[in-house]
Amino acid sequence: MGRSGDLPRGLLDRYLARGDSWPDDTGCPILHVDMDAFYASVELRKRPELRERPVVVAGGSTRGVVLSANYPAREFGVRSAMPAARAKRLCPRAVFLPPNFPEYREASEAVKAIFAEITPLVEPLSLDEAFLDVGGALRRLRSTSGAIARQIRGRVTEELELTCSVGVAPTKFLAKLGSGLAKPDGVIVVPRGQELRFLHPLPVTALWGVGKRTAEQLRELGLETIADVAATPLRRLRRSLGTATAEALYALANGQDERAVVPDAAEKSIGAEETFETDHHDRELLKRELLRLSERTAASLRSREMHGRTVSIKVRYADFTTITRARTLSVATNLAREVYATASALLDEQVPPGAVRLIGVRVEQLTSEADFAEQLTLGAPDRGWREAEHAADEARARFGTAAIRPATLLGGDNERGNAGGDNGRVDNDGADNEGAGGD
DNA sequence: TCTGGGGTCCTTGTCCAT
DNA sequence: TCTGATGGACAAGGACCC
Repeated sequence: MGRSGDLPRGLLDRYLARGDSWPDDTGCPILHVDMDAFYASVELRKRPELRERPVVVAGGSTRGVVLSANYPAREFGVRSAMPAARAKRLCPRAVFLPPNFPEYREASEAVKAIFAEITPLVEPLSLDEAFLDVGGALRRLRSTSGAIARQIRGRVTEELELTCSVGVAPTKFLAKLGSGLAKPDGVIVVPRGQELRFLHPLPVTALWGVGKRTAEQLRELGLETIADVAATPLRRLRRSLGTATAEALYALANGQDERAVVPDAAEKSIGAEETFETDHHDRELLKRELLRLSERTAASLRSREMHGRTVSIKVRYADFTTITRARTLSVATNLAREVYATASALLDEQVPPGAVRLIGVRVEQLTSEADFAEQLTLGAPDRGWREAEHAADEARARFGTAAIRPATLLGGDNERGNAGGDNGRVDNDGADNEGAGGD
């Protein structure tokens, strides 16, 4: 999570589980498991000779950011989400590696397989972290939450040569805080009954949902710690932060978090976006990029057997101002040509000219294949394009992603200077980047 | 310092139907 | 028929998460 560095470590010693000294874990069914420097650690399994050296996994383009850094690199101040160029200045000796998402996904699946042997109640948050509800497993395995945490960590280290940190707590929020504070390679148990004692000394930035802006607003109210937030009348918080944010933060600050661990939560949108190596004014080039992104997004929808009704585009200008424009279709789709037609019309009709650094396509209001079939029987026109694009999916699966592509995307020169171009690109094929996790 | 990419959720504003 | 209140759907944008 990357914010544990802000927190008063000394205060937390009493919650750290070490050797035989374990805090009371009765009534703590929630585990949050967070892999340590995940992407970098997966790379180091292949190249153990780099283990003592600073290693940074960063996006390939000149505008890339750090996705993961091992602990030797962090000693130089390198952090995830930092521009790679800055990381290079901070630590010129570091080994910079390009990301390999298929491999990270494979490692992530192996970790999840270990979780699945313990409990079916696993809620993955990203490739490198998940919540587990071990309430049922405690009875079945006649074990304790702490013992299960120890077992998971042992198996992850022995079987996968990776390390992870675990938070054990009565609620999701506290478990997540715990794993962040336990890093690297540790366990924190927040005993039931001690929630507020654990929580209240921490700074407001430790609250889920408090980023830079909200922290600033809280500071303007004179609130520095979670105890301050808990002691502030809800009315006052509502006036500054709005109803939803105020109520959520107030509840968390008072140790209230009723959220259950939910396996297999449905996705709400799917999309793809790309930042250019250099800014572009050329509308035709922007449209070709929209076509490529529409293809990726539609293929991603089809692979999940989903359709979406709202197509939105995102354009970020050179000065970083960002606009989004959306249009809702009468019938849901997962066809690239329909996604592209809508995206392209939005670009033509609603996006002012200017130097563009990023462009993206997203499809929202998702429905399952079954719901879509129902729409079709209610009279929506089926189109031969469905079969055509499904056939293209099969060809790509057999012969690679470059096997089938629209004629407008042929000819590599058009793609030069484009972060998503095929020249030298590690093709992650779709919505692959699962965030700067790797903490 | 100069900011990726894939997402979710919330607030605010507008349009439209009742 | 016109007007205002209300509420839902939708769109845009901001903030946040990993």
